[in-house]
Amino acid sequence: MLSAVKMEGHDHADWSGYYGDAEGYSSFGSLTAGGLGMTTMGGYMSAPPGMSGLPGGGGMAGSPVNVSYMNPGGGGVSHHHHAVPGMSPGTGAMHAMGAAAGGMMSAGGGSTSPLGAQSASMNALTPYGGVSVMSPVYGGHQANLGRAREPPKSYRRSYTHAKPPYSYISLITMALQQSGSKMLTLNEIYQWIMDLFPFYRQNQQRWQNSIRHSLSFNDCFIKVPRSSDKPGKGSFWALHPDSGNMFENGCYLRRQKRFKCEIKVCKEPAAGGKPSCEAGAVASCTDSRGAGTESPQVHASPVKETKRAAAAAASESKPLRAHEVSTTSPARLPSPALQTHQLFAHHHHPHHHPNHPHSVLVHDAHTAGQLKPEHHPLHHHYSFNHPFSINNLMSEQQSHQQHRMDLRTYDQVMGYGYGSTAGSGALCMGPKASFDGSTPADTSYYQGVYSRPVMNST
DNA sequence: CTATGTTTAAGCAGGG
DNA sequence: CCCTGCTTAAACATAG
Repeated sequence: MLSAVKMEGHDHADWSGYYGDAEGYSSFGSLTAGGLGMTTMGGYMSAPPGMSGLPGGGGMAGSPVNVSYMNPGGGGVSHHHHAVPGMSPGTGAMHAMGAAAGGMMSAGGGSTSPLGAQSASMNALTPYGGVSVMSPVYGGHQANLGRAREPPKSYRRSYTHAKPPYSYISLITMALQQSGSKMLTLNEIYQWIMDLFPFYRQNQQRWQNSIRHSLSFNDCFIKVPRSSDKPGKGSFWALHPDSGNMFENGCYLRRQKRFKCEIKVCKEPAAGGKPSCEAGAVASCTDSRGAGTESPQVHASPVKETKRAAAAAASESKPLRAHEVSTTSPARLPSPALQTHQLFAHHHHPHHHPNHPHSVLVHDAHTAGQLKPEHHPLHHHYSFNHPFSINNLMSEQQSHQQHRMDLRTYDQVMGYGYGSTAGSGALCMGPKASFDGSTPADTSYYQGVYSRPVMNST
């Protein structure tokens, strides 16, 4: 069915319409444009709008989102109660923006200091910030439909129904990145996603299966065993330290290349001692596309061994069982800092030209080692920020988290993305959503939602 | 049992 | 056309 995300550009018109009516969502008004907005767009704009031409309407520049969605108190607030400490709704105030201003703060937190991450970083306190706490959003309009599907067909479904333009991997990554501890349990990941994207309040079985699959299947995610103190069901999931900026382009639509790690860490005993493990275990992580990068130093961190080892090739090798990281304590996360910045910080590298692929690596010296410099052949222009960049989300989100007030959900955030018809959408994607109408089956599911990042090259 | 995790496999789309 | 990334579906396996 639907394949990945893809949405080709198109009629924004339609979308605009949606918005118009959108029930409610309309409020994009204020927003924080500042930081992110700019950021984001900045680079992007340049991009040729191949797509549909963006109308300029709204102004991308700043328009963002905002919204006030929250209903404090009320009702719907947390449906889930997981551990989050949530605060109570209402609190706040709105300062949310501050953060934005900083512009990526995001990174900030994490990057700053590793540990800091936890402590310092923004509030991060909980493993998952408190996002969940609020999720009012959806409440309003769609909420009722709590159920999923219904035949909406109509357009007016707001974007809420629209599938977010992020791949599951992106979503997971975002969730992980934004969490204070940089690691989350499966369930927390689910919650984060649902809180932020109403779309995922539907058909949970379906997408959650996909999430699980993504976690297990992709080497970029590692399982961190729960320390004893926290009882609970599954383990924590974190980003592989070397996964680097998988979405360096800032666009979480599709990774340039997949992070693959060959190493097999044979955890100690190598349970069963599978031949596959090489003692030395050098970790070479590569991306699929091109050359692999070997990481010289893998942090001590135990990398998960290759999940599907040779998958295609050698069929016989059986998977070792040791996936988990030997982490001892969660405390030691896989360098949070590292990833963090990689992801968030958009390196400022001015986009390297496609021609110079290598240029980049240099920039990030720090990360240099591990990141994979590769540079995708593909990414032509996209550079760092993207409308869909998590930065946008994150920023906003974080801010909210911090303040825990209104979290803006995807809609909101995206508001400018899509919504604005204007522009932003155009930048990265063209909205097309077919949501709905088309799918007989489910509803809002629209197949593709994303558009490609600016690449219109083709 | 259910929540988690792993895997395999099919199909689609983007891109070279 | 082929390779790669992603999404789904599903069968299993395991842990709480």
